Amino acid sequence: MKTQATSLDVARLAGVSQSAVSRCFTAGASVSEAMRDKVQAAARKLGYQPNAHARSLITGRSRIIGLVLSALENLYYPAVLERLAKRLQQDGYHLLIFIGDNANSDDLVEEILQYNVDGIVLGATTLSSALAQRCADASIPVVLFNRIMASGSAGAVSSVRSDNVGGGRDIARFLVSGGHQRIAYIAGREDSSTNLERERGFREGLAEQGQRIYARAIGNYDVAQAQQAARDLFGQAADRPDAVFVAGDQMAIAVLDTLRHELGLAVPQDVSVVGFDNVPQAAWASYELTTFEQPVEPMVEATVALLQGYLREAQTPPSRNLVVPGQLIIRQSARHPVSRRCLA
Amino acid sequence: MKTQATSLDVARLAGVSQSAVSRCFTAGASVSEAMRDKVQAAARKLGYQPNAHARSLITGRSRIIGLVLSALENLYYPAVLERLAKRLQQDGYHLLIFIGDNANSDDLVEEILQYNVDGIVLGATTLSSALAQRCADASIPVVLFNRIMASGSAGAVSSVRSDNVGGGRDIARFLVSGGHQRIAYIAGREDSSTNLERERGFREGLAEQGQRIYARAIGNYDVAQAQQAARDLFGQAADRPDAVFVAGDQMAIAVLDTLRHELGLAVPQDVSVVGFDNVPQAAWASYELTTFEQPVEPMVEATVALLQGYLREAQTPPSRNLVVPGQLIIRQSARHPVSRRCLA
DNA sequence: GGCTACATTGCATACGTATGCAAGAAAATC
DNA sequence: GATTTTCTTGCATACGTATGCAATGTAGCC
Repeated sequence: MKTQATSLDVARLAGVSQSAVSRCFTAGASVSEAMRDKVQAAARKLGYQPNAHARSLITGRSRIIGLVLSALENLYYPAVLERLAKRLQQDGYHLLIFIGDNANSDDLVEEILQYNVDGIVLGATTLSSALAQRCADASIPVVLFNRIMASGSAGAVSSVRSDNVGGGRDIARFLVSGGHQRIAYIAGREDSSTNLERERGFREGLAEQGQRIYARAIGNYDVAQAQQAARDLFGQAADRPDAVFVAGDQMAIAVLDTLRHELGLAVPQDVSVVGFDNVPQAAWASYELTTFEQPVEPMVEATVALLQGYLREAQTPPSRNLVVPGQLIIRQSARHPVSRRCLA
Repeated sequence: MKTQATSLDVARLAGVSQSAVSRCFTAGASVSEAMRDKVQAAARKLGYQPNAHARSLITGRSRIIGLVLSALENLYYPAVLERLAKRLQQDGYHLLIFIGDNANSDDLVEEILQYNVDGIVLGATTLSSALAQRCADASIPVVLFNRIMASGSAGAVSSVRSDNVGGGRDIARFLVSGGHQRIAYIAGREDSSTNLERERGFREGLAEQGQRIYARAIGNYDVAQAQQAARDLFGQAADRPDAVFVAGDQMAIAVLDTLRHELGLAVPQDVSVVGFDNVPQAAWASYELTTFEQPVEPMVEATVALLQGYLREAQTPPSRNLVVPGQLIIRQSARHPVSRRCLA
């Protein structure tokens, strides 16, 4: 069992100093052609790779970004994870994964700090302001993905989110212009910023058209609870809603299945269903779910831009809260507005 | 901008030596009660967390496991990622993510080696034997997840996979006993071990019942290609297959949608569809896909057990190839055997 | 009390790298 | 050709921690 070759081994083999070897593996260092060739030959022969931990120790940069996720069950996150990892990889960064329920997130961030990460992306949970301060002290940028800071944003906590308010409003307008009269809402987690914003926009959009939420139930972003909500709202034939906006696609798909296969309703003839997220499954032929898109690519780009901005600046830059615009993806799970229906 | 507190800062504040602080944060070290209290108080006051990189540098262990994935589009992997991360986290390990297409995997492993990982899980690709040797030299255990070594297994390369052969056989038996006469197969990637094994078991199962594959097309584990394969196989009414085994659930769902919504066929009345993986979506009411389960939990456990085994042993242990048993999950996308059909 | 055994602590060093500094070599300028 | 400038290289040190070793203190035992 030999151990990994070190820069000193390479130096000895090439007959140069250790610092020379180091310089050959550091971008922008001053090395002659001859030296570079000698060293690279020796390095190749020994299979040398610089030790990231030693490097991190001395540079203070780990080129690691911590990613906190609660559960990947939400179908929206695998795509985000993949894009983010791939994008960061291009710049030589990598993701270190932390899975947390919403309770232990503070402990997790403590753990993350051990790795001297260059940044933290929180996709799972919100952040206590005490810990936000800790991160700011250590100059570690934090980006909240699709959530915003609960209490006043201390420290360098930024956020990236989709246009939840605008999306809710667009959905309201779309449903009203489709001629719906009794529009229901199935909420996500009541305390989540996504749910609050989507519901707010939705209410605003309804109000501006002279309507209000006809019935409401809580799904907590959970499939089983969403199905129960569907039963509660649509279980009785009399005066049941003729449309429902479900706060997330995952729940919306479950609701759609429940309406069709359990309650025997036709979608969109009997009832229109609209979701939020535009997960890949929303496009599947069995669902054709009309939904508001949270564009993965731009949100990932925004996240990386925020992180990079922090990495460049020496000073702690101001925290920024970016809102990425999305658009309504009109498919077949909701009745189209009258003008369009003629074409369909 | 203060920097993170170090063990020396804690030592000074507590009026003890740096080694004492280190011992307080090392499990199994000899420390008195009084010392521990003093140090912990000081550490808490400074918000001290031991630096994982410095620790790794000296112990030779990073408590990081490298995970290589190609694309998370395969719906089976998010669950694996989550389980694996959560399970390793319990033992103080964390996952570092590498996304690779199947071409650059060797480069990626080189990158991984920089982090001095304690293990590598390859969920994306196979491994060149040269690199396997590299890993063995560095005593880094490699576990291939759901794939096996292409060329002779040099070094400490183990693998965990589901019972692909047995699954293929069970599916063949199930379809034959359901009275199907013209059974088709839609393959995954032709060179993947999963596809080879599943097809082999499937052929064996058919053969033992006196049948053979009636028609065959290639889906390459790709949704669009699987849909095209479905069109090719089922486009003409005359003598079209009455059942199809699709080598993966992701493709199977796409095929099912194509059959129903594009070709106007009824499933399972006109044609039975069986998949492989048991992804969460297979259970959705719109699909009710009969499929062979690759049990996530046991496969993750096996993976962790292999890694742990390596971590414990000083010697490089022999490489092992584990096969985790699964079972046929019978739902409604395929006609049931006659004896059961009466009950249905 | 004298001895041994054991627990606790500090000192010093090592892990593998990057980088400031000075020295030397090479090139450029006059 | 002399001098200045630029480029290249090696030396030495620092990053933050774990751990062998020796030294000290404490308890146990007769």
